[in-house]
Amino acid sequence: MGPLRLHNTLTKKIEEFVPRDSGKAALYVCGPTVYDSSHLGHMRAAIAFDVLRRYLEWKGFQVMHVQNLTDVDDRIIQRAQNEGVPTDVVTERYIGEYRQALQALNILQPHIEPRASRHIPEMVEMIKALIERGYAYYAEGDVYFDVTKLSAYGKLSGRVLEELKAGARVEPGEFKRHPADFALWKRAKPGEPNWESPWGRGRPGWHIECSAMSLKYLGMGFDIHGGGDDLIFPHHENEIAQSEAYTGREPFARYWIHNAMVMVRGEKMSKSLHNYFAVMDAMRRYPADVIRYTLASVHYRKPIEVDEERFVDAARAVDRLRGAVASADAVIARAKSGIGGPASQHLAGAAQRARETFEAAMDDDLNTAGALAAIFNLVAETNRATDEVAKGQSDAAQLQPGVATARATLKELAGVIGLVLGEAPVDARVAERVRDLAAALRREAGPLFTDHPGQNLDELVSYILAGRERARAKKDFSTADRIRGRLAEAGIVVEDLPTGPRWRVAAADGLRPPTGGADA
RNA sequence: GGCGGCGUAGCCAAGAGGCAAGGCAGGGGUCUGCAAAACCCCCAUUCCCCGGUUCGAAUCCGGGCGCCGCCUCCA
Repeated sequence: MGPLRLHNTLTKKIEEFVPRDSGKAALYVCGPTVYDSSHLGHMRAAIAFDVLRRYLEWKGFQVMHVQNLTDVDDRIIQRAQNEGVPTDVVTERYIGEYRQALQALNILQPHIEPRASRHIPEMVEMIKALIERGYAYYAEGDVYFDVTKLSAYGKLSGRVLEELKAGARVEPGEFKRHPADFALWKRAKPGEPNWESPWGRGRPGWHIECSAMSLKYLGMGFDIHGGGDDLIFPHHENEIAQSEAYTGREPFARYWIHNAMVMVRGEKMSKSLHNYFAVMDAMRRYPADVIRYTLASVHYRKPIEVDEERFVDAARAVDRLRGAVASADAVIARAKSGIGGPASQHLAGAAQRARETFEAAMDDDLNTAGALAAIFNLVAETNRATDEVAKGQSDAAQLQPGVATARATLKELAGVIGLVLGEAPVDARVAERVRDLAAALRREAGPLFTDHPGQNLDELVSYILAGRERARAKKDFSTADRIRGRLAEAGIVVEDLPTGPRWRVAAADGLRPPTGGADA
């Protein structure tokens, strides 16, 4: 297969990915400032780079993934002061939430998650060197980077210093020589966290942390630097300026990858616009696969509009994916051993084609939409095969090897996108509703339900279904249909197959949540 | 105003010179006690508009129109 090609913001072109060290990929991603709960926008970034990482690994690269956590920041200080607690109470809380969200969404943990507050000495060293080399200057307890000293300033974002001069604003209390100069070090204000430095007590500016930490863990000229496209200017521009001035070399990073924003009703999702979907809110309503599918269904460099309908569509699509895996499982369970045959070979061939199409799409700047199409084509092939077995037109044993291959390929390729395609994780409320339903049915329809229902969801549903089968055996279809309807209300979908009833937790339908979506 | 991007069926979305992937929704059929799922068939002569280049354009060029992001903290 061909090489991976990625869009590089630095050149605005799609380029072949050639790492600094053959076979390895050093990846640095800008993480969140932990001053508040994360929203879907943060997850889009995390997921975009999780897919990149998984794909690099799938292609055989040995990936070193570093993602920072910004825990020194004005908004954190402000929040802590509002709550009357130390800043680390605030940062610990939101770091915890963030990690929990990542884990829930099946996002691989970065190998290193450096925090700004723990890398002050590294930043101080860098700032000292920048002053010595004439790229930074001291003013009234602050230290600023002098953008006029670097002819290449603006190369990432396409900014021109002259134009920046007009637009940039200087806050009162700042002592910049040029409006586009940015703070490397800020003198301490009363009541703020601060550290000792050659310039007096203070704290680092925002941009310097990513330079210091990426250089520390990945070294100059590392492979990929990523983040949201709203970070291109000024954050990433400034990182480049500092790092290249500091080392006297370029490039700081070889490829700059930026994900586009999540939109709500035509506007960027953000805290300040109050139009965000809190991650935990979305997670309560939709399984991780559904959220990941939604975000993967659009190319990472294109803004994605999210609304309720979109998640519902995604939930149905995920159900189709899961259904194919379940049908394959049924065939595999039925055939003790596979003897194979032409149909089996045909399916195995389809799996191979899907793999190739998938890879070609992903190689093309991570075209996840195209990659999903390849997966769905294999789903259709798999369903055709399992459908024949279900209808008795084909022998399970003769299809078994191909079905097993297709199933494994489905899981593997979907796994690169981060989709699990397992049983939907059980919402606690679903289990609760099913338990209530079992109890209610026992009361209402005694003869059908005599023994004790079990405890876990599996046992409870089996118990209800067994009672329903007794009704069906007596041709009491109105009772059977009523039970099926009530299970659906509880979030369980029942399908009567020739081999008996099959059930699954609904991915979306029947799970209309009480909480609202966007709060705007 | 400067920089960047987007506009493809009812909705979502790939495709970037060779004749429109995929998902959701919809219509018809098979299967089913009924449903659901699955399967089969149908669903864009056309890709915001107008010119141009070409044997050939959704794809390239020119000009419009509409929308979005960044230029301030932001994933």
